[in-house]
Amino acid sequence: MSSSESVKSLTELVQQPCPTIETSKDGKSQEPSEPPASESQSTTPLPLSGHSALSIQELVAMSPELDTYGITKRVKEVLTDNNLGQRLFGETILGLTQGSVSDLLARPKPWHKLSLKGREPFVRMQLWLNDPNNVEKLMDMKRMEKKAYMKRRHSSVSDSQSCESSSAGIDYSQGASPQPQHQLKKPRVVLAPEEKEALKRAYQQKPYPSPKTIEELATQLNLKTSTVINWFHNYRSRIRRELFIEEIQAGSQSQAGSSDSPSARSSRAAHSSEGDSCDGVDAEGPPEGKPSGPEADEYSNATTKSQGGPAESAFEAGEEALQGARSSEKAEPFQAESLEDTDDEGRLRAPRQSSPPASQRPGEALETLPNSATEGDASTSAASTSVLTGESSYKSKESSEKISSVPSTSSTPATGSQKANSLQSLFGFSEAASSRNTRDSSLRKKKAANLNNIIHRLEKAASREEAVEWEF
DNA sequence: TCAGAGTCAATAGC
DNA sequence: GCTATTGACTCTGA
Repeated sequence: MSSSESVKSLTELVQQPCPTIETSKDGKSQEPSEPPASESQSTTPLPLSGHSALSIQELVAMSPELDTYGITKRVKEVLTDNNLGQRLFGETILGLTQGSVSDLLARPKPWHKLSLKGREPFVRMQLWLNDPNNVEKLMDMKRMEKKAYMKRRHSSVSDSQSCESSSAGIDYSQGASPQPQHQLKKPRVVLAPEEKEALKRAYQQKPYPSPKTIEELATQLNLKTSTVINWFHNYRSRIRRELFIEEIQAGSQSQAGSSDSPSARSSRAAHSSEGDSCDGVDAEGPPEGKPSGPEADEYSNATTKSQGGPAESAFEAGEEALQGARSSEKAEPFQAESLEDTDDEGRLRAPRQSSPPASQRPGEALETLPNSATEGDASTSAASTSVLTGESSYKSKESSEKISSVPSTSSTPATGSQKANSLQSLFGFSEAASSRNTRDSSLRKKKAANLNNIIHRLEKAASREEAVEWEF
């Protein structure tokens, strides 16, 4: 009961969009159109002051699996249909900036991949979508913003006109507050295409470069090491996201007709041949990690249809890297330390390397192999090859998480059936998929167990630097 | 300490 | 003016 109440209150809160802006309509103050500068930091635009903030967190924690792709799709439609901007929506409903909203809408991560914090915007979106009046309210706000803007504009024009006579006024106003900040601000680094290419090539060689490699890269490209580090972080993370979305899209296409419901997706994920295929989460991995087998097709679907974004090059990278690593070419200066260097810090161990972006833990990396491993020698050896070569067999964490994605749905703190029901009705969620997936997941667990064994041995071998013996 | 997740905010492109 | 991209940053967990 408490949950449904909190849900209600939340919904209500969401329904009365942004107090800040509402207040702004009265006092044509600066707030409405000034948000970017000052608002962004402390604002949680959504009327989440005090206890209500807790409510949404509770709600997020308790919420069943949401169809992030479906939600964003609908939000996009609504925004487009009503000519509402991402900025307004983001700042008033989600408490995010335009760029973040754009990113979220364009590349929603699957629910089970999201942290609690990451789920929050989706819960907000869902709540917002639940009440059609919210659209109207947002449109009202837009109108008011416009009015306020016009008012201010007029007033500022007249002000400046009056002040123009006294030039000092202008100078002071400019130098007043914004100036000092500008001086402190670092200019944004914009990497040249060649630099990006070089970094991508380096990434192909080593998605997790050692500090030494980073140094070299930075030197060669004349960049700061922090820039190189950031680039790798960002690239890995974005590659991953690209793959998430491709996975989802591929899934929804193959599910033709069936909605984008979470259940549909999670069942897809649970079906070994398909689900794991998506584990192509790792951009580069698949090419090596899954040379054959049913997933290959899907993987290729996902990869080949990449629209030339960073993911694409990463995919190509995977293939190249595989070949490149085998021939241990030294084309790139920074390739020199290639694989051995993986261990040079004692951090970048082979298993991780083998499943770069997606997998953090060695075990996870190989858990994804279940399919391939049980499907045939070729794939098994391919997997080990990828480990040996230190190349990215990207499929990894993704699949293992998918395996757990079903339980994870229910593993959310939401345990009380009443809560669950109310939430389900709130979110329009169906858990039918869960039961459907259990059989598959048990099979997969067996496979995973098998692989864990292999992984364990691999890790041992890795620690003893007996890579050569990694073939099983 | 490192990597991932999430986000901001500058900027490019339409 | 809007959206997409992306370098940088903060926070968190291992």
